[in-house]
Amino acid sequence: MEATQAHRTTEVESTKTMVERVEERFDITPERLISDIAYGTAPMLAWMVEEKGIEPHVPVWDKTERKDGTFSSNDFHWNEEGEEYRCLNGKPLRSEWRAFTQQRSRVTKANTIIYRSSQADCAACPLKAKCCPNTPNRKIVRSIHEAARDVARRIAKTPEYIHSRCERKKVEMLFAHLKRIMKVDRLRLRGLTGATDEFTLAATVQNLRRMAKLLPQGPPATVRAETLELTRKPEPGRSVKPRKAT
DNA sequence: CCCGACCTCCTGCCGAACTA
DNA sequence: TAGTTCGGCAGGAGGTCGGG
Repeated sequence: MEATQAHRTTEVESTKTMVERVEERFDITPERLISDIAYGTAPMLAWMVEEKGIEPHVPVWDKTERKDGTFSSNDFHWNEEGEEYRCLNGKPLRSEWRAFTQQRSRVTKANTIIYRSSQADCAACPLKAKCCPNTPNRKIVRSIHEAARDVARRIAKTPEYIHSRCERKKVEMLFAHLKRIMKVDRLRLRGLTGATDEFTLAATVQNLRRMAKLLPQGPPATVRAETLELTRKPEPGRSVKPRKAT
């Protein structure tokens, strides 16, 4: 468990901390990681797939689908060997149309590579109105982590992914239980260290509770009754009578 | 429950850079 | 010098999350 500020990017980053800490302390690396779409960003997926070899059972943060009836970038075919897209009319979208005298990396500040069709190809194309009605040519911005996004897209179509979604619910229920039943919806201790301490204690209690459930038999009834009275707060103005455990 | 803040991805625009 | 490509950026879409 890792406490962070209520800030999404920080929360997502803390996953790396937790995975690496477990790796370091127990020499265990997860085979797959199940989470919501907040973790489906390109850099996070790249970290899972390329750096850690973890299967991302995560929905991809993807907005390639167009709603105005024009072709989405999914309609373009990616040619890995040629490092180019091909449009539905068979024309290429390249990142390098010119041989620059000074070599360029082609990677933008946003860690993307821009692929464009030729203006001349588009001008003569019968599909232009369905492809790039508002611009002289078509542009596709491809993340440098697109390969990792493709891995997540492939996994999202498998039955294993559906199974993972169900398993995720079980984990989420523990947090829901912490918040609702154990009333850990607000922290008493201030600061990140306070939050860490409070959560560690809450998680310990929750684990002990689950361990107790796994015991074949509960402790003797008399002990349980005494424990009950020790932990019970007397109501004001009422005497507490010992109660028999059932 | 609704609203605003914040985040990522994507599109379209525009000036800079480059070539013929 | 004109035409084309390149890269950055603003802003929209759509999602999550916290606070009132």
